[in-house]
Amino acid sequence: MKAKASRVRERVIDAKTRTRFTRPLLQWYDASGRDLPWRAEVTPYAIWVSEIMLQQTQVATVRPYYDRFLKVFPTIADLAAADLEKVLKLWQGLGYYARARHLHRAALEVVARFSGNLPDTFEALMSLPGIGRSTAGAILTIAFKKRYPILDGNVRRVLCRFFAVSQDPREKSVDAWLWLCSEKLMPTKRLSGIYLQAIMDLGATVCSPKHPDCLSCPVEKHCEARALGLQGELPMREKRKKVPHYDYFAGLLVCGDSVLIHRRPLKGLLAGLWEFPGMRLEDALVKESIMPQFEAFFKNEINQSPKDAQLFMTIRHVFTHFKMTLYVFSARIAGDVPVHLPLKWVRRDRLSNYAFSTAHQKIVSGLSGLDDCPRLF
DNA sequence: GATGCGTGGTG
DNA sequence: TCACCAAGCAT
Repeated sequence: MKAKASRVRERVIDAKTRTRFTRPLLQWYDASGRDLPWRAEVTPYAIWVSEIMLQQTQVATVRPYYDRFLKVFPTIADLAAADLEKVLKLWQGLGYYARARHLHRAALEVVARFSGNLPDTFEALMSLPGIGRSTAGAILTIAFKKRYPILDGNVRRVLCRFFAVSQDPREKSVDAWLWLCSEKLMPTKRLSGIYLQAIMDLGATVCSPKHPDCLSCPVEKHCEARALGLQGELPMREKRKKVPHYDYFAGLLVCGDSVLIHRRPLKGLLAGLWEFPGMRLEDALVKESIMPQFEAFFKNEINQSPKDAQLFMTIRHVFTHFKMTLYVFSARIAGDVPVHLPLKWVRRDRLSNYAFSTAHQKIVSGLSGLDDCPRLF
């Protein structure tokens, strides 16, 4: 293991290697690169937004969110002036909501510290929440025409294959070498922005994780993984741990034409999003045990017993680190029950103004599909 | 340095 | 149904 590690560290990227890799890549991009909205002549702010949205998220998913976001917040000042709630609403369904929170906070900082202009130095960008080394590199290179490397999933995969790196790319020394490599392969400053887009496109469309399309690859001739037949195996990845499964319940509490919702705390999972109040079931082995917990929960929350509780829908949902089965019970509350934040009564036709997680959005959708349900309304 | 953080697509 | 994967960053 040590021998391999030192071999990678010693490996030097010279001008010849760069030519063999970079030139055909740029030619390929010229002919086969994707036409994406953030590749038109757009502002550094737009590049920034796209880079944040694209973190761990595929292009097809991002596109509609990107378009909407820039339409509503065309400038950093617009974003900074908005409520976090409105930003989260636009982010609803995209996932990793800390990105939205950080982006919003960063916009406020840019207004306060940089007169509303996105800074163009590595240190200043890195000091903003949500911007790490790769995102800073992408912004500096693509938006500000500088020459900073990135090392995202695409670049990592392409490099591990081209140089047949069999070690774990997350290992510190290997990671450091890959960063160096990423920088050395970059062309002149003038072409660097194009180059970054090219290598990311290659990773996304040709040098894909599972079944790379080597016959379409511009650098196949010199790809070491290809020569060894290892293109499908590299980069090395460790098996994902099996995630646990938990049961939850939520209450769809109805009073007149209003329903009760709850805002999640600003830290942790789905931070700041709205949901139908509920909790994890300690013991869901027996479905019959839900009702007592349901009653006790609302007795505690609003000091009131819901009436006519019955199963409204069952939702299965997968998060990064656990699976959830959510039992949603509808029930009626008689008379006015005052609540205070994070609980809130909201008219049914106003629910669309609130940002819900995807699981709970299914409840909202199920509700509007009902139209008039005499049992509930 | 390991872990937490969403969702949708795919085989 | 399930395992795996996708333009990382914060803590």
